[in-house]
This record gives sequence, structure tokens and C-alpha cells, in this order.
Amino acid sequence: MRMTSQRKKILDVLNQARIPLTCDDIYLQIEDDKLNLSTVYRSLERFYVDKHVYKTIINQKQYYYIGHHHHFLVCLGCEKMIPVGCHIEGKEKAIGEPYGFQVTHHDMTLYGYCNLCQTH
Amino acid sequence: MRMTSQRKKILDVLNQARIPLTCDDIYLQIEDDKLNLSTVYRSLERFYVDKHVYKTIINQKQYYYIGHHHHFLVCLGCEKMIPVGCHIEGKEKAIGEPYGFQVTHHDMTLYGYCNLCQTH
DNA sequence: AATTTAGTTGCAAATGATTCGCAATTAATA
DNA sequence: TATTAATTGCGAATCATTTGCAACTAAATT
Repeated sequence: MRMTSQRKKILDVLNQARIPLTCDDIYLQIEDDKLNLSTVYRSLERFYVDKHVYKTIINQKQYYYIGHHHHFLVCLGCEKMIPVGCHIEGKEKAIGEPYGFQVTHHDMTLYGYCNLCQTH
Repeated sequence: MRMTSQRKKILDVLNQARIPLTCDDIYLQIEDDKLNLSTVYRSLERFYVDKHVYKTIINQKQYYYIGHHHHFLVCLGCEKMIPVGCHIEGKEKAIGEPYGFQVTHHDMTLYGYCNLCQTH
């Protein structure tokens, strides 16, 4: 894989991030250059396939992050995202076994209300 | 909520289904009538909000089903869906607690290869 | 049973995220 | 430094989903 200037910038932004980002989030943060949104999409998908980043689907949108596999509490009020550990790692394979199904990965998101949004 | 002929048909199809269906799936199964796809979308969302059906996101698309909350093994080869029980029911609240986060629901999907698709 | 009315529908158009084709560019290699 | 295959920018296409609005209709009211 070629490490282009665009890809470096994309990885930089993602490394800096504390929460997962969409392609558009990243695109907007790099606006200093003539970087195209398609490039962000293509690069991140490539990073994902090559297992350099993780991906999770939240509110039907793709989010990417770096580090270790985990999940998120997503507030329905303010959209805040709180990272939480994975509670089924290890069980994954066992769940598929009775069906002869080989589980490769999973995606989970927990929705609800954060401490600030609970009082309506 | 008004029980219109359209809504009856939509619920009928979903009651009959063994796997979750998209709005389009349901729409295509009811083509005997001048039913609009928007109506299917609007009705199912309403059923969901009123807790008459469940919803899960698979491959970034909304699927609906009736019965009890569970999850699915989704084959990356043939797209087959196998229902499996929920392994974090009950733990849900505990996961949010340390953050003062009130978990209302969650969504999970397990991806991989079914017994038929494993041999590439 | 006829009337009222608020909820629902059909239609067509808008949206938003994501993908794609293709010619121009460029990183890595020879 | 020349070669070449991977990558990019651009614009257009796609796909699922949502929305505005006028017409319709189920259910409540008379």
C-alpha cells in the first residue's frame, strides 16, 4: 500500500481522535488541502480491509477508529459517544458454532441517554 | 393508531416472515395493491416506536421483525441470516451505569461465513 | 347513518451517505 | 531518471430513506 500524503493526513486525524469519526468528519478536519471526500472514503475502507483501523456502524453511518476493538454508548439526546469494552469477545465463535457458522467479526452499539440528557 | 388496510397487510407479511425484512422486501411482497413504499417506511417506523415490532441494522440497512428481541448471524457470502439469542440482555444497564448512562436498547450483528460458504 | 376531523396515504421530489468511472497524477521500483 | 501500477480528483450515479403536500379514509361525534 502506498503511503500518500492524503493517507498520512487521514491517519493523523484518526490517531488524534478520542471518538470514532465518519469520513466526512475527517474530510472536514483536513480542509487545508485539496483533498477529496472520495479519497477519504476509499482510504479508510482500504485501511479497514487491511486491519489498520476499526469500523463501527452508528445511526446507520460508518465510523472509524484506531486502537482496539470496542463499542459505544450513544446518546439519543446529544449524540455523545462513550467508549465501552466489548462484552462478547471470545464468545463470538461459540455463538456461531451450533450452526457451523464461522463468525469473523461483530458490531454492536448501545443507545440511550447520557447523564446530562436524562432529565428530558 | 388507525389500523388501515395497508398496515394490516404490512403486519401480515412481517408475521409470516422467518427472518427480518426491509421495507422494500415487504413492499415487494404486497404488490397486489396500490401500496406505496413510503407508506411501508412510515408504518414500520410507527410500529417500531410503538414497540409492536423490532428493528435491527444489518449491512447499514433497516430490518424489521416481530416476536422477541434477538440478533443475527449474517453470512458475508450468501447474505443468509440465522437468528441467535441475545447474549447481553440484562447486562445492558450495568454497562451504562458507571457513566450515569441510561441504556434503552442496543443493536448487534455477527458477521461471518455460513456452513455452505466457508469453502470459499 | 351521515358528518366531522385528525391521522394516513400516494406521489414526486429531496436528502444524505456512499460508490463509481475515468482521465490525470504520483509513489515506489527498476 | 524512467517506468508503471496504485491512487487521486472530479463529477455523476446509486441506494436507502425521508419529506411536503394535497387527497383520502378510519374512527369519533352527532
